Amino acid sequence: MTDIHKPAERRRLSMVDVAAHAGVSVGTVSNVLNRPELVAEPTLRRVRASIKALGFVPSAPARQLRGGSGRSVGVMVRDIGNPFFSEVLPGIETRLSQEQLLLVLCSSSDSIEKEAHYLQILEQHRVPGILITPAGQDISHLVELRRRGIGMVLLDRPGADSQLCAVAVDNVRGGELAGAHLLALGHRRIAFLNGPSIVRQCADRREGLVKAVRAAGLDPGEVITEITLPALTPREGEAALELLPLGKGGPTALFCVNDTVALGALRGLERRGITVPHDMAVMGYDDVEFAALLSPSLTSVRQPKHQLGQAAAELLLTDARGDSGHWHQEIVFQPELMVRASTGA
Amino acid sequence: MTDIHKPAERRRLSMVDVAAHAGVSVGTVSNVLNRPELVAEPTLRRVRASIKALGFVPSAPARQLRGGSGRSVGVMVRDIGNPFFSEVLPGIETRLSQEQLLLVLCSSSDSIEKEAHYLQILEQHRVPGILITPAGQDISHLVELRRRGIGMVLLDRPGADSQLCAVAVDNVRGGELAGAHLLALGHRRIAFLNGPSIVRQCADRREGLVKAVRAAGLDPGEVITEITLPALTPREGEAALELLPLGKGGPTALFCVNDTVALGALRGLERRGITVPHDMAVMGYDDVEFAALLSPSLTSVRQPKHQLGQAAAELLLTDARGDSGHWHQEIVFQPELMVRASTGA
DNA sequence: CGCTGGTATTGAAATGTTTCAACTAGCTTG
DNA sequence: CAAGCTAGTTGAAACATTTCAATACCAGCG
Repeated sequence: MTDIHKPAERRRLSMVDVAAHAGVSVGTVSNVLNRPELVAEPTLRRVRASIKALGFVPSAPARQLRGGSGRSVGVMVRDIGNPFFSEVLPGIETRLSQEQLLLVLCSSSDSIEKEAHYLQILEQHRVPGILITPAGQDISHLVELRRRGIGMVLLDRPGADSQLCAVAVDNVRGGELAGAHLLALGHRRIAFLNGPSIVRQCADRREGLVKAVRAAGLDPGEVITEITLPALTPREGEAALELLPLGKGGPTALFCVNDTVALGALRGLERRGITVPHDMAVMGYDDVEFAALLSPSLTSVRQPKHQLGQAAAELLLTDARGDSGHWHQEIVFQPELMVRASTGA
Repeated sequence: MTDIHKPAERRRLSMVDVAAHAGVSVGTVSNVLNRPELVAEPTLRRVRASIKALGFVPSAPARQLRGGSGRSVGVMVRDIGNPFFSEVLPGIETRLSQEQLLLVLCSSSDSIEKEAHYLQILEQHRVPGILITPAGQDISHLVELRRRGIGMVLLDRPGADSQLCAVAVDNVRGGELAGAHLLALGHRRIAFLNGPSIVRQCADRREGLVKAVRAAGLDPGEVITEITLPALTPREGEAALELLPLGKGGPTALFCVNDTVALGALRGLERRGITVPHDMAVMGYDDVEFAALLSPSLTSVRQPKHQLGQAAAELLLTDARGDSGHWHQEIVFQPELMVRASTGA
């Protein structure tokens, strides 16, 4: 037994080993890797052969130590499980992978502490930039990080006072589109299943809806019945129906702040034998992937999620590069109304 | 103009600066950070004060250079957009964040080249481990990486010949559950909308279905009509209906390999005026979040996605730690049948 | 007073790169 | 043939940490 010993703890290979194997100096190996045009053809071949033969893999940390900031950017979302983010992420990934950047995914789970902790680790890692949907209202800590040289772009939230770059969709306009659509169909009593108004997106969509009603020369107070849900889930969407007078004189249309909420509402209406869109028109928001596939298919307000992600990544790239001439840019996308069966196409 | 000059390119602070500020050596600063119990109380306070005052943030790359492998693990999925992965990811994230590990998200987009490229970068970054749903059949490159000291766990795929750790759900059993359910309801002509059989999951579910039919003493060749879809999307699911004899003598039940496919099938059936479940029973697989919310609600086979992610992360942790005594462990979860309206509850 | 043991701190080596000034060898040119 | 040029290569410093042997100081003890 005693003569069985572990295989000698092989030290990881470094450029020194490659240099020795190829009979050149480390500087040359580095040149082969980074500026091959400086190296003579035969040497180039020899060194590359050695790299292959030994299975050498350069160390990113060592590179970064010398070179400054690294090649992975942070992406902080509030909840990875949310389908909205899963549809935004591909856009981000696409753009980042083009730049050979790694995507470090952090989920704050809506906790300020967790967010702060992740931010700290990201700073330690010397990431060149961070893409974030902040958990809280206050973004001063983000401005501070930006000041310390980390690129920073707000995702799906307007950049308060243009202190930071931001990418968002115009939620007021989206609410307006939805409202105008329902009014054009003749609805005069609209129930609005909204989320808590501290959530910026909810407040904005509401504002848009009100605007549309006013533009039609009507009184928002009479037309809109707003119900505030504690959470934006199907369950809450269904439960909210309890609070509505569903018979004669009740609302003829339902605007849900979210497709997920709309899902629950649809289910609840079906249970009660209320047919959509005949007895009640229903609208959602976000146009998530399955919205078009429900029966009845759901009228919704589309957000260009893939583009949103791509634009955010793009903006982060320029912010992280620190090009002077670049200041707090804000990109606002326009939402698009998708009319489908649930409002009577 | 000429007297306006950039603020002197502030060099990032290092432990040297902190040491100078606190009047101690760098070694002591390092001790304060890593082994505070070795440092005398007053010194500790003084150094900590300096760190705070200067706003010093230690450099992860430098740490890693000295210390060996880093604190971020790679997670490679085939497609971030896939709702299946978005439901697995939270499980992974939860576990990793407990260990203070960063999650580096890579999407191979089903391209072997892109996967290889990402793997290369991850190796350069000296990640301690990688969680991966491989794009291709061949996993020898993964075994090789494992041999070079990178923890490796297969996600949602059995570890071929136990060469690697793996976490998966028993797809054969899942197919069997689905088949048995439909047979118990009296269906004797079942259409199976499957994906390409090179995809392991598809082949396994098929095997389960066949097994169930045999177990009922019937001939799979007669009972099952299999249609192979080029891609697992709603569009293809709907298109597949064209290939089925839908009238009298045609199948009375539809087993879709995927909820997404089932979605398309449901839509197609509705268009054709075929009512579910009366004229045709429909089943999906995965039990994604909205399956229960479709109308009719979709019978499906649930996979414990959150647990799957958590278990995978757990396994990766032990594999990466390189505890000897740990070899190619394989965790297989059991799927669960969720009976709903689409098969006539 | 010299030793021992213990605690707190230090200084320097080591980690794996990149970069750059300096050097060499081989040519061309006047 | 000396001087100058070019292309290719080298060696060492720098990057920010960790670790560890060495040192300094002090108290207690024989």
